[in-house]
Amino acid sequence: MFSQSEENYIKAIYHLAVDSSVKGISTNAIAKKLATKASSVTDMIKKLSEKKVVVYKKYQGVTLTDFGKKTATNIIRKHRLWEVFLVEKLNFSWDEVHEVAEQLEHIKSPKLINELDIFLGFPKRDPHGDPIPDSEGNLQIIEKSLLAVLNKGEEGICVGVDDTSSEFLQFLDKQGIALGKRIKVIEKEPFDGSLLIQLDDKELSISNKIANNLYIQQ
Amino acid sequence: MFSQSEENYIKAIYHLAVDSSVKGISTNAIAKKLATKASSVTDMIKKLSEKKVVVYKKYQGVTLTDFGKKTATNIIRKHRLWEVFLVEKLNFSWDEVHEVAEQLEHIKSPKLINELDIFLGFPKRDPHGDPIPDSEGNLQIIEKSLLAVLNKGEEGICVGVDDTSSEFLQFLDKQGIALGKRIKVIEKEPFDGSLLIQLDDKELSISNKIANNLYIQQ
DNA sequence: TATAATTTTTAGTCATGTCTAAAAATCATT
DNA sequence: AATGATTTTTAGACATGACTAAAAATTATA
Ligand SMILES: [Mn+2]
Ligand SMILES: [Mn+2]
Ligand SMILES: [Mn+2]
Ligand SMILES: [Mn+2]
Repeated sequence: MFSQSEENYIKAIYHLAVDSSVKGISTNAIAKKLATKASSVTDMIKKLSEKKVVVYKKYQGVTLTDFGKKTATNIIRKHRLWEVFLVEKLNFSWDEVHEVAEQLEHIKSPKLINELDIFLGFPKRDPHGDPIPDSEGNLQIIEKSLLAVLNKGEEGICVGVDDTSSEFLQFLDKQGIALGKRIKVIEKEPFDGSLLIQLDDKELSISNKIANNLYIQQ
Repeated sequence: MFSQSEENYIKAIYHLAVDSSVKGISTNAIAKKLATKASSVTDMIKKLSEKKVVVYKKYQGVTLTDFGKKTATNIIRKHRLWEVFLVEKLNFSWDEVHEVAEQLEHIKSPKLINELDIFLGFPKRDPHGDPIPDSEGNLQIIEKSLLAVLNKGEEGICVGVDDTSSEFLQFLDKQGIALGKRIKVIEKEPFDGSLLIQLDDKELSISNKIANNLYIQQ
C-alpha cells in the first residue's frame, strides 16, 4: 500500500510522462507540479525507487515501471470516477470537483471503486472529457485535436479541456462552451491566433489561449 | 482543520463520553479504543487541549468542549451518511461498511456532505440503527433497551446493535435477525442469561452476550 | 574548453504521530 | 497511614514527509 503522499507523486509522474515525450521526468518538473521543493522530490523518488515504482539513476530523472504505471492508472481511475459521481449525483459543477476528487482518490477499497463504477453505469469519460481507465488500467486513447490547430472552415465537437482550473471552466460556462457542443471555425486571425467561432448559431471570438485549451473531435 | 489522527481521537473521546457517564475520559480508555499506547494518547491530548477541543488537567482525564462535541458529531454525521450510501447505493452489507466509512469520514468538503445528505433523502439512521446528526450537530436520542433487559413475554422491534463487528453482524444475518424485525422473549434462562425468542414465527435460542448487543424498541 | 548558470543531491533541521522504558502520581488494600 | 498495584506522564527514540542551505553534477554560453 502507498501513502497519500506517495500516490500523489506517482500520479504526478504519470501525468508528466504522458504529455512530455521525454524518457526521464525531471526532479524540478515534479516539484513544480506538486508545488513542493526539489529536495523533497529527491527524497521521495528514492523511496519510490526502493519500492520498485520508478526507475531512478541520479541526475537522470525518473521513469515509472509497469507496476508504477498500473498504480498510477488505478489512482486516476478512482479520481475520475469520483468526479463523475460528484457531477452526476451530487450536483457539483465541473469546476468544483477537482479538489474533492483529489482527496477521494486515496480511499482504499477495491469493492468501493468497482461498485461505484457499476452504480455510475461504467462511464467512459470524466466531466472534463478525460477517459476513465478500466479496472485493469487500460485507458482508451481518444483522437482529438486542439481547437487552435483547426483551420478556417473546419468544425467538430468539443470533447475535452486541457486546463481544468475553475477559472477556465467557469469562463467556458459563461461563454456557453460545454462538452458535446459543435464548434466551427469561421475566421482565424494570424496576428494573435484568436478565432471567430460559431457556437449554437451565435458567433463568438475567443483568444488563442482559450483555443489551446479546448479539445475538438472532428 | 484537524488531521485524520486528531479526528479519530476526537471521535473516540466522544463515543467513550456518551456511554460511560463519568466526567473525565481516561487516557487508558482512549488508548484501548484506538489500539494505541497511553503515552501516545497523552501527547495527543495535550495538542487537542491547546486547540480548545478538550479540557485537560494532568491525571484527571479529558472532557470535550462544546467546540469539541460539535466537531465530533460532524465527523459522526459524515461516517454514518457514508455508511448509508454504501449500503443503499453500492450494495455493501452492513458488516462491510465500517472500515471504508472510517476513511471517508475524513474527507473535507461541506458541500459534499450536504449534497450526500440530500441525495440519500435525509436518512435518520445508519445501517446499524444509529442516529445521524443534522448539520448543526443535533442528534435525536432514540429510546431503546437492550434485549437482555426485557422480561419473559415482553416484545419489541429490533432497532440497533451495540457491537458493529463483522463477526457479530454476520452472525445476526445467519440467524435472520435484522433491524425492523419483531422479537418476543419466550423464555429467559436465569442460569446463563440466555433467551428463547420468537422471530418470524420461529423460536430461536440466543446467548446472553448476543442479547446484550441488540437494541429493542418497545 | 573554460566558465557561468542551472539542476539535482546531500546534510541538517523540523513537525507530526508513534513507540518503549522509566519516573511520577493516583488508587486500592490492609 | 503505609505499601503495593495501576495509571499516567515524561524522556528519548524513530519513521514519514517536508524545508533551507550548501555542495556536487550537469548543461549552457562564451
Ligand atoms: Mn490527491
Ligand atoms: Mn477530471
Ligand atoms: Mn477514521
Ligand atoms: Mn454505523
